[in-house]
Amino acid sequence: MNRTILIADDETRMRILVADFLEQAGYNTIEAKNGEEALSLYGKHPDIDLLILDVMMPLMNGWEVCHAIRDYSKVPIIMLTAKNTETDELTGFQKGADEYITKPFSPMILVARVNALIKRTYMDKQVYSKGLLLVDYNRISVTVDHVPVELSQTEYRLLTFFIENEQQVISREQLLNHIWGMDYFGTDRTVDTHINRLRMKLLAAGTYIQTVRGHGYKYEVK
Amino acid sequence: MNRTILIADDETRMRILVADFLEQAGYNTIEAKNGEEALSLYGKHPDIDLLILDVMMPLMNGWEVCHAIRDYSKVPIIMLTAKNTETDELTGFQKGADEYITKPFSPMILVARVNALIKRTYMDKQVYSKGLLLVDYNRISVTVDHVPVELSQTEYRLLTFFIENEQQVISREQLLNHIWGMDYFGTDRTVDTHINRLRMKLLAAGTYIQTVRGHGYKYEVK
DNA sequence: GCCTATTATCACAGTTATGTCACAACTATC
DNA sequence: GATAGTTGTGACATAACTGTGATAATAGGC
Repeated sequence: MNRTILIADDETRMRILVADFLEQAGYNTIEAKNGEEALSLYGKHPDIDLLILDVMMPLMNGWEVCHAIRDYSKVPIIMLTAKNTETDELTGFQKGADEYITKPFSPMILVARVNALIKRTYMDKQVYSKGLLLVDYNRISVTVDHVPVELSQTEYRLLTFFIENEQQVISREQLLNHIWGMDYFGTDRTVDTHINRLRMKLLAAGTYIQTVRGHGYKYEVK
Repeated sequence: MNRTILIADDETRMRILVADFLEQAGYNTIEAKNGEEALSLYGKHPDIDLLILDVMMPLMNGWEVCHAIRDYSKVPIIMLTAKNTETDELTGFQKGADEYITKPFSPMILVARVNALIKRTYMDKQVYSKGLLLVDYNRISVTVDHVPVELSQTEYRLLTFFIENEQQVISREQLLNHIWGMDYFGTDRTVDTHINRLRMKLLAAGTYIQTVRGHGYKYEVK
């Protein structure tokens, strides 16, 4: 799938240069010649995957555009800043961008940064999030209410199995089969203990794993 | 950010002259009065951004210093050579420098060349910095909390591979494949040992490499 | 409210994964 | 070919995880 990138710069030559390189790298591009146009275009094309904003632009400068978009979107933004020393100290307002590239820059660098940022943003999004719970399958990490939680392998597999079967009642036997293996002969107590440990570690989200008396357990976010 | 330049020349007058001009141009300078001192100073100050080496120096001549530094660093080097015709043909040994300036030269020329070289080198500067850790891909150097850290090749490759895959869990098998090669059959203990050595050398930043029990390791700056 | 079946909790010992160390083999350099 | 640095490996230590039975707590039926 080709990603689409909005390039906002008032210098036509620069815009075309950047657009050319990005298109050669396989991206679709949309150009804006001032801040207002950039904002308006992004509003009309919510499928834009990344924005490159020059700081110095008429009507609205890059920071203002960045700020306005950040109010409602987490789309990745790269700022093109002047090379002077002021860029070192970012004021409170001058935040919210994902990358900063100082002019002058080589087009190769720009493309490399864009590639990296796109990858970071879109490729690695295997994340489950519901209620207080967040599971990142790439990092094999779990957080509850933004607090990292360390799970053992069995606990992690239990949790992900529950998530895959949200709202379904799962018997201890099913769990023994899926988590421990078909040929494993564990006791119900084994399951109980691991469920217990998992609930403990999940803190407030522990209540998501409910006991269904006589049948097993059920994962449900209330 | 001000760049730092090391000037190595045995003639005090020349050293001061060059240093003055460079400082007026906004650089920090460090002076060495012979080759050995130059090499030692560069070792102690891995933040030096460019070296100017006179060829004719006591203890170690400029080429020897250049050669020694090139073994482990890609830092830009300007050689000051005598004006005789021999300099036209560079022998195999007389390589590795980025610029050659023949004496006598005008200070203006020197500053211009320095500016150009600095720009050329660091415009595409590839530096990774996060938390206590700083990796300079150009120099192939690593510092932790501003303290230079010496890594072996395997350790360096491990670290950079982790950085490229920040926050991702990487299995021992993946590491063996990427760092040691597809057809390599190492044991898990090999990986563990190198991870261990890397963590040790990274001092406080060693905790950035986390063990994910049952899966491998993960690089993450907390 | 009592009884019983079911589930929760706990401590402990067995198991497994990882950390650490020493050493010999290897490499590059002089 | 001597030297210092690097590397891979196995042995062992350490830490983390796991399963189990004993016991406590609980829910639901009566």
